[in-house]
Amino acid sequence: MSTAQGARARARIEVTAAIKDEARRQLAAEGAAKLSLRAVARELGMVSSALYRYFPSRDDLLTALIIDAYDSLGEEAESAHAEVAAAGPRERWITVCVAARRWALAHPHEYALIYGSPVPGYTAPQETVPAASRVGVLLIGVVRDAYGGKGVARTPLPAEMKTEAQRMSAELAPDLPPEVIVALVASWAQLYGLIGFELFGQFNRVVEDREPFFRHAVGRLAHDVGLVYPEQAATAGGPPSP
Amino acid sequence: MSTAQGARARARIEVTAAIKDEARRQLAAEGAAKLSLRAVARELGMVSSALYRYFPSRDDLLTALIIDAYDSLGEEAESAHAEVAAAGPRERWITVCVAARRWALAHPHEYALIYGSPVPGYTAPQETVPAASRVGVLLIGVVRDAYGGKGVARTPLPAEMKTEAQRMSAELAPDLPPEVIVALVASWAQLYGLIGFELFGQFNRVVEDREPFFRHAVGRLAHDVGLVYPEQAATAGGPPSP
DNA sequence: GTCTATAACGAGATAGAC
DNA sequence: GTCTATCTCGTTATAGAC
Repeated sequence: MSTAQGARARARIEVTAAIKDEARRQLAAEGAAKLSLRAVARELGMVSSALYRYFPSRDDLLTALIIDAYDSLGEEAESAHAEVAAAGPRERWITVCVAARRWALAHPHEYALIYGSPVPGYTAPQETVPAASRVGVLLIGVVRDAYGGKGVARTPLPAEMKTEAQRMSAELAPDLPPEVIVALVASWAQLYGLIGFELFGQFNRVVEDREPFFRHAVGRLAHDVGLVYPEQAATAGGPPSP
Repeated sequence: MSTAQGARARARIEVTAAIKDEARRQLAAEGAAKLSLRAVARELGMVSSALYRYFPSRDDLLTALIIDAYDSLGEEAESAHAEVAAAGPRERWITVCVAARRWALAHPHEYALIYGSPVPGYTAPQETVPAASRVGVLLIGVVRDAYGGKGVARTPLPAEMKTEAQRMSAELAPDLPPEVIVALVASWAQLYGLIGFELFGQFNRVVEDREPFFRHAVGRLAHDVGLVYPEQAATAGGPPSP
């Protein structure tokens, strides 16, 4: 009886994976807006109503794809980071950013799903938040370690940002000073600005040799969040140099 | 006969505008991927074949909407800039960025059309380039003026970026040093990272008081491209402060 | 209980004959 | 330019196999 349940569970996992794989294929071909349960079922040789045993609605399938995409990106970033865990914070920061770009270039349609235009009529549920946070958490960790090791340069905040900065700090990383959290969140958004512009064609005929450009840009972001070169930690605030 | 032709031309302009208005409405409701000439025609009480007198294909209608969106954004940024044309480069930079954000918040679906995920099966023709360049040209102008006025802090480039930086400089602004152009292009992409994250919901539950956050972040971008406060122009490279 | 299949709904798109 | 017959879609109800 336990073997029967095991087989059943295994089959269920396999079918679920097949549905998501086919859905991802359609995502690439037609975009998230045109993702259709019926087309997925047809391609798999199933009948559309059978899909409802696996995903209660089209939106639930979309949510699963979104969480998978965030997790796939998060894993890529985390394993890249693990390989340089012993390095300095600036190198770790750049490694995480480069891994995020690499993942995005390898999975452009899934990138568009999570960081591109919202899908009309769909709003992501709270379940997506943990997976969506993984890269951000990683970057916070890098800065936290640097801050413990005094490698962080603090830059002052304008008066009208003080309360919001304190709220953000309390919410995201109470052990880090507000001005660092503000720079971190801005850099986080700016990182995806760089990736999105490359992926969505805005850099066509503008930036040709993209990898060094990207590395240099995220190196400047590292500087913005206070990750300076070791020898500059004392005289923090100076421009980065190779 | 010239009056008849005038009336004809006027009617054509009006119908063209009505088609684009209706198409924009559908853009907001269903997204660019599902934009359908038939649906636009139905809503206007026309027959679908009549639309082809105004737009030879769905892609041409999309192109027109994209150019309109870029132009609308460009106009907003340019007129905002004109009002502070006499101010310092840092204030002019921030004004342009704030205007871009204001336009994006007022026209989220058109923003998604031009800076969001690519529309499956559509590739933008070269005609869109001039309109798409307007904000970038504006930002280059601000930095150019500052550079002439010595308000620009130069930061060194890594060796592997030198040739690409020189190519970009020659292409975009031969009168500006390569390291400034690189910082400018990166900041340009990062600006839309900030706007996109706010617009597409990535800042939900992360950044609440967004305007001061945005102003502060683009102030840091200004600093990245070398637009420091007048009194700091000599000791360039220091952190920005209000 | 778990799954798949049939059939149907209401809504919308589409192709072609007229 | 109009009409109609035939597609698509998400979703549900129901029945039967395992």
